[in-house]
Formats: sequence, C-alpha cells, structure tokens
Amino acid sequence: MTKLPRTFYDRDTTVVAQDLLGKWLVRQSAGVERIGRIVEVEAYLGEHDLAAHSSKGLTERTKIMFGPPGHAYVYLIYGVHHCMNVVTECEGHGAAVLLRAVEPVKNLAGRTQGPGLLSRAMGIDRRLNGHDLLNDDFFIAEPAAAEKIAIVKRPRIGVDYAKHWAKRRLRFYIKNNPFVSRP
DNA sequence: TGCACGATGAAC
DNA sequence: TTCATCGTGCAC
Repeated sequence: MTKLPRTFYDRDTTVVAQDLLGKWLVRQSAGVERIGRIVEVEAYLGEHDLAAHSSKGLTERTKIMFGPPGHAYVYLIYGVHHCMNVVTECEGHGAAVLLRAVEPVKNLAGRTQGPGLLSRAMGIDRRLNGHDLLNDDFFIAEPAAAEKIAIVKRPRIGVDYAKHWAKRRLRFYIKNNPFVSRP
C-alpha cells in the first residue's frame, strides 16, 4: 500500500470524499496494525455549510478543521462516541470529510458501521485530534490492488437542522457494500 | 459560572 | 422512541 500524500487532501472536498472510498485507514498502536477499508463518508464543505462545525467560526474546537489539510479532526459526540474526520482543502477553509464506516481488513474486532463504532474498533479517540495523517502510526493509504467501485450519493445523516444544506447529497458510499451504516 | 445541545448507538 | 453522557460555545 502507498500512504496518501498531502496533495491528496488539498483538493475540493467532494472530490476527496469520493476518492477516499476504497482507501485503507491504518492505525498502529501497541505493536498491533489495524486496517479498515473506507466504505462510507460525508463531506463538510466549510464555513458556509450550515451542517459543518466550522460554520460556527474559528473556535477552540474547530481550529483543527481550519488548519492545514491531511490532519485528523476527532471530537466527542453526545458525550459518548468519537467521530473521525479528515481535514481537506487549504488552511483556513474549514472543510473536512467524516469517515462513517469501514470494512474490516486486518485486526478489527466488533462492528465498524457508523462513526462511533468505527472509532471504537480502530482505537481512535480525542488524543488523535490534530494528528498529521502523514505520520506512520495513523494514516490513510491506497491499497496495492485498487478496484473499481460504484458510488451512491445520499443526504447526510443527523443534520436536519441545517436548512437547505440538509438536503444536499454529500454522503457517499460504496454501492452494495454490506458494511455501510445506513444504505 | 451555568446551561442547552449535538455529524450516535443501544435499549425498550 | 427514548436515553445515556459530557465537552463546547455562548449567554449572563
């Protein structure tokens, strides 16, 4: 596999989101390598996107989203679950891609369909917030044998408060993949 | 300093 | 459909 370069993330967020499908999320921890194949994502386009955390402006919580691309934005939701995002586009843009589900490839125990479950299975928590995905212990890679996939586009989950942005089809997943959280 | 509210998941 | 559970952001 080949680790994705910074330039991969420094592009239009809807393009990055769809290109992330089929890629491998790799986590090295305590001598164990865990790998999940990304099968479902959501794009959060920036300050103007009412569903994005960055629409609240630059705050202590969102500063990672406004930082340089290729970094992990990890936050606690509902006081219970962790959500893993990848920062995209240029510094200051406030865009990111939420990873919603992965398909187990290596050393993954339990379910991985849903942002919270994915994070739990991969051992991701707030300590990884701001982590540079070009490091060797936590990154995203292109598999050695890339296959062709069909992409389905749907509205994002849990963002009904975001007015017309709630209707935008910014959730992408691999067609017919059994590990998608909400087909 | 207090308080309302989630980019969810699991139980009922 | 309801609830657990807590950090963040903003009102006071």
